[in-house]
Amino acid sequence: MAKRESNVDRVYEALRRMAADFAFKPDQRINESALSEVLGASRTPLREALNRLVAEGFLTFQNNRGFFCRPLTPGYIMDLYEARVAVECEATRLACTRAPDEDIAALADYLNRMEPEYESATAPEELLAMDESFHARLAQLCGNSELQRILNNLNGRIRYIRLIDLKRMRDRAGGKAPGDISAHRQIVKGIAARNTEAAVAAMRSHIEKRREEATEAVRIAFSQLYVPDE
Amino acid sequence: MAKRESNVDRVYEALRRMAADFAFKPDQRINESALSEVLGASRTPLREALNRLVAEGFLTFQNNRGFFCRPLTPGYIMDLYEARVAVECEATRLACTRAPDEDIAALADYLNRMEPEYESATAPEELLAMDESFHARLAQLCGNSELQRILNNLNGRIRYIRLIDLKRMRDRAGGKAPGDISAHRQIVKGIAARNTEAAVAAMRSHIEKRREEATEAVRIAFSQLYVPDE
DNA sequence: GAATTCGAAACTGAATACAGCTCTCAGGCC
DNA sequence: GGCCTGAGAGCTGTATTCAGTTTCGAATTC
Repeated sequence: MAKRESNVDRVYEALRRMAADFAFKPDQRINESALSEVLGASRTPLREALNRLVAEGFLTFQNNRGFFCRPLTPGYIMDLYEARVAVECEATRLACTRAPDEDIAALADYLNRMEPEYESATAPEELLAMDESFHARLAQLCGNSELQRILNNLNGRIRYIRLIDLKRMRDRAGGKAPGDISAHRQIVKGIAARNTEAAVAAMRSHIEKRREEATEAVRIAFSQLYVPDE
Repeated sequence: MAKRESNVDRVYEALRRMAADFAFKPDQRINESALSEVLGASRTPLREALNRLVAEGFLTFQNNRGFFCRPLTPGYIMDLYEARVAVECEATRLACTRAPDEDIAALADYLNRMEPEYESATAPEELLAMDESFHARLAQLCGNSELQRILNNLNGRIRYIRLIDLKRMRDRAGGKAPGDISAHRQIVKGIAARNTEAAVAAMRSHIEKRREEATEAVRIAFSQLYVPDE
């Protein structure tokens, strides 16, 4: 019955994606029976996966009332962006201090190789994937798996809003989403020069620029989530 | 059957405490049936609680092999301390920027009121509780609930080692554990003066001072955990 | 004596069953 | 009309059950 890849893991992955994409509307109550049918598993593994997601902040839980989607408010999103600043700036600082030269060079290389894709990509999903990938690699540089873990969690919860933000930028710029590759370059440059203050400042301003748009992005998110269709 | 206070919550709290105190030895496999009897609940709610703790990093999980206690290594503890630096320094920075004067004053007040207790306390457990309480209050000042959440999680996982560190300091100082109250005062002073750089620097050095002893503390932890009996 | 294989015991994985709580809505009351 | 009430349906909480996997030791072989 139990296979190599557990049912809970499969259910968990599916649910994490659904929660990240707000397939459940903010504050929506989650019906376990219905969901277990959709996912093709019984309530027992489903509830185990739901409990993990509660611990990760994707869902909330009320006794005898069950699981709910996390709320979506500007304040919540701002908090997530600020937490990202905390984690990524410290990761940058640590990378400046102790990342091996060759790993830094590899990251710079990665940026160079990705540039064509970055410049040609139009789909916000692609851009976001590349952006997240860069930030994840940078976090790897610092060699601290806790910071990586926290960042991964924050990114999952903020992804939906970042996607909206990218779409918004694309629409404003007239069909072309602006890659942040120059900002990324500046950060890597700072790290390569072991110039901690410069690298951290670049990272901070890079993230905070997006944070300022959180309120507007949440407004758009709501209109997308609750407009009847399309 | 289901009461006001759920069984899962009760089991979860008990397990969190056990995991924090390394009632399970590092890497030890956890027997669900035995544990469910000890805790007076069936395996279903137990597993739900265990899953939460996996998501929080207190335990690990392997398919078809069950739950294990998290490992305990110097590197892991250093990572936790570094993550604390990230979170608490940013919390300090935000507090400097936007905490209301009266809240800062309240924290300073709290420090004054606690001073006698701080000076007279000898039990490391008490000292640690007061120290954690101060840091939690400071994190509240920044008004970011994500940073508070992350800090709470990190503190839970690092507590055991911090306790050992305090005991070690007490033993060295000859029966009296040194309160860090002066360091705390300096941080609050920086915040009250809205001197961001000073406050953050004070916080950073306050935490990093402890981090440097992590390796030694882990060594002691191991000897305590594996010595036959006291 | 060491390595290997096989089988039983112990354990985990997941479905099911049912008890108890919550929510809804019809009906009665003010 | 608005508000309370209570029964019923639906949902959650948890124990139990059994299938499938891992583990461990004894018997066997080299």
